[in-house]
Amino acid sequence: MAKPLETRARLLKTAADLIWQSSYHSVGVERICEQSGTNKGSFYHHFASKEELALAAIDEQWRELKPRMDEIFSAATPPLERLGRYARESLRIQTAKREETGFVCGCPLYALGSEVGTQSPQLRAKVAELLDTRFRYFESVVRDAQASGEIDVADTARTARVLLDLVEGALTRARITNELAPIEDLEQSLLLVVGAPKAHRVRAASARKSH
Amino acid sequence: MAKPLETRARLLKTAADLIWQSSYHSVGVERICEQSGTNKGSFYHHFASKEELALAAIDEQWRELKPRMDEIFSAATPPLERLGRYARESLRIQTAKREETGFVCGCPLYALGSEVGTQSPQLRAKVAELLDTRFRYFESVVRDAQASGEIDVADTARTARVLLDLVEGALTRARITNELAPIEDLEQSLLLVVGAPKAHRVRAASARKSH
DNA sequence: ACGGCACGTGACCGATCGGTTTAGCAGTCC
DNA sequence: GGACTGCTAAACCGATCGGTCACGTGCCGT
Repeated sequence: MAKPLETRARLLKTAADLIWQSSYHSVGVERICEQSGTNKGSFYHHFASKEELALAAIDEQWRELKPRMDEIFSAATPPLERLGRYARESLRIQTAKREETGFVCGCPLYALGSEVGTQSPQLRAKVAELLDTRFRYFESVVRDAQASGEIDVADTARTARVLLDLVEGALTRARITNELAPIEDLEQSLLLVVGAPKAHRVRAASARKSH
Repeated sequence: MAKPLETRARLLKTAADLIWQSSYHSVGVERICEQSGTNKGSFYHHFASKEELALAAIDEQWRELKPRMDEIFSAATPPLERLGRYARESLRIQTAKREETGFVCGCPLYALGSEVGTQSPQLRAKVAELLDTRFRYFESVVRDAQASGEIDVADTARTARVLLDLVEGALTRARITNELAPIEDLEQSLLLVVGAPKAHRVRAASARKSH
């Protein structure tokens, strides 16, 4: 008999992976079970429904990502550099996922939320909640950059919203076109939006190339 | 016996509507048929598969939308005003759809493309093609605005990309949160990105309120 | 040593999936 | 009037869907 928590963790990981790379409705409980080496009975011992599994899976996915986000958006890092790090980390993640699956998969939250938004209030609420958490990272970046004089924007909240919308729009476009280009462009695009001085933009670009 | 072309058209319209407001996988052929008052046999007389129906449906949806897009993005309209008109038309469409369904449904192309992108090469290609068409409207807006001196950007193509990514990101967020706010903010956000003079932004805002 | 309980197993359920088949109806050309 | 064509009607297909159930199995406290 496998360790109890191992089974649950395996199901969460497998579900998050499969749903991310295909979609919620096109991946059945059956397939999640066989891919993770579990029996259906065991599945329904740990989760009351497929929906509850998905809820737990994206929660767990965020729990795993959070430390990296905290580091990338560390207050010890200059605000605009945080954006660059975030863009590069996104590219890293997407590249890795593509190597594993053959597909650029975009943002798992947006893909799931967009698919089930009108059908599962619970999943929609959970996705919205996690997106709001993500928004706060961008909010603090813009506020810090404004306070330090690196940028000059009229409305920090709106600017942060624009940044996140842009990120998610680009990630989704990457998924739809199955191309990394939108994510490769992300750093420059983010800096363009906050109106960073041209010198900073060029510096960031050449720094990336020399890596 | 119903008119032959009417049946096909009814199926296309119903499919586009249902898939938009729920999702591709959660809408069955059965439901599309009963909702449009068609029999399954008739369905498979007109379409070889559900996938082919979806392909034809988004094509038809675009065929219907195109005249409005051409008018909104008319070269006779000042470039930045085109963005405003586009944002307001988007809000109008989303508001109408919400009244009909109770949900903010976002962009049908992005919702569909994001869902089936990794599973149906044909649908993904078609969505990507239509998105590229949409991109060209924004490209010409930015170029025209740059030529007339209304804005000053370093890279018109990138700026146009950012605008469209922002639009789609906001529309998808509207779908996920089931709120119109992201779309209500769209006009101001677009103008913020192209760095329109503050006077223009304020003018646009007050003009909208007074309507 | 034993009873309870957490967990795993795999057969099974009705419903629905996308898709097929056969028959029949309405018009139309000969 | 009969053959042909375009279309619709409705029963039907195997597969798969999310979910259930009865039953083992092994670990635990007592």
